[in-house]
Amino acid sequence: MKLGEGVEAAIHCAAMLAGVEGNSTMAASAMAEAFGLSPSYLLKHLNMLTAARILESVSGPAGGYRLARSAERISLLDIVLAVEGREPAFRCGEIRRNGPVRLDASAYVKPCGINAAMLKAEKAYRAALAEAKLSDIVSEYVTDADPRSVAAGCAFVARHQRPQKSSSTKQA
Amino acid sequence: MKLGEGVEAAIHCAAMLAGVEGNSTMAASAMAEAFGLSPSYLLKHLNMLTAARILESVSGPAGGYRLARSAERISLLDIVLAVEGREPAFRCGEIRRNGPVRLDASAYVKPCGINAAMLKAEKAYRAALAEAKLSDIVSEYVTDADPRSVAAGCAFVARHQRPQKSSSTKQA
DNA sequence: CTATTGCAGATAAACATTATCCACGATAAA
DNA sequence: TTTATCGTGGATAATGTTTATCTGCAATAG
Repeated sequence: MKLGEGVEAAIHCAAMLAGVEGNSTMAASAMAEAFGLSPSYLLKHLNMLTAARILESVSGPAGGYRLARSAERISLLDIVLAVEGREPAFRCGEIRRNGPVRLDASAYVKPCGINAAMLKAEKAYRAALAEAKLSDIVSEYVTDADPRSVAAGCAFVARHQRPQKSSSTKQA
Repeated sequence: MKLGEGVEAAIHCAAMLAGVEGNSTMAASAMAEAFGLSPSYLLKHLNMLTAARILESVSGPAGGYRLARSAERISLLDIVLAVEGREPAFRCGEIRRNGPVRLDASAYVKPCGINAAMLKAEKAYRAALAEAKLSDIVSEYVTDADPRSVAAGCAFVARHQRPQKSSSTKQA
């Protein structure tokens, strides 16, 4: 079982975007720089987040990304599913049917118990991720992490966030 | 997030082996046939299970595999970890350190909160899998599944299991 | 001795992930 | 209106992992 590296990038970016003020945005290039990531590839993941309506994007100069809703209403599950897809990790291939003894399909109406058990475990996984809000991640970071790191992070955000023309959607 | 197909094969094989009597064994080729799997590749997974001491193997003609302990003491977690490895799904690349602002390593002694949250979720996943015993899978199968399927499965096991020369380890 | 079976390693084929690039539409600022 | 910046989408390559096969070897029942 393995999660792609994009998950880590996506969560860090979302956490950073939680720090921008009002409806300001931050460019993808800034976030790529902040984490030492490939800018062109990071765009792919940010796009997934935008498609899932976790982020909003603004085109043009002074454009960039911002959270589409408050950090309290974004869970790690939202982000993980957006980046990794909503498919369960265990996919039942129904190999029990593939043997030389071919029974009628009616013999397999009951769902495979193995599949059920695996799905139940994944449900527990997702429930735990759903509990973890982006706002918790941020506030734990602010209280627990080394002050130098927090200061550097805040400075970076302050330096790179870009105010918008007022306009459009909802404002803080 | 994705689990390899080997997990499904491994669990089905283990469940089938739970049906063999005493210290009898079943050949890998028989199990491959039962599930329509590639025999040579299935061996790889069975080997993982043997290395993890979930299965025991017997060489030679009339050889094969059997459970290394009772089905009550084998959990789905045991099997998943044996086949997929013990690494957590989320691997923290510490990308928070990779930005242009290089802080001293002492600024990062506290573990990354994102990593902690992801690991916590995976802990819940593993706990759920640890609860699921192979014996539960088997007994639910026997009571819930279509009688035709159960009968066919039992017949297959009875036909392919092979008694051993008494000898060796522990007997039922 | 021989046939069957599991084991280890090399290797190939198929697929997924990671990464880069380019043409494009949007837009803020000059 | 022009220009430069930025996100979007698609094409494409580089890389790595999973899946699969094969071969030679050790074990062993008959």
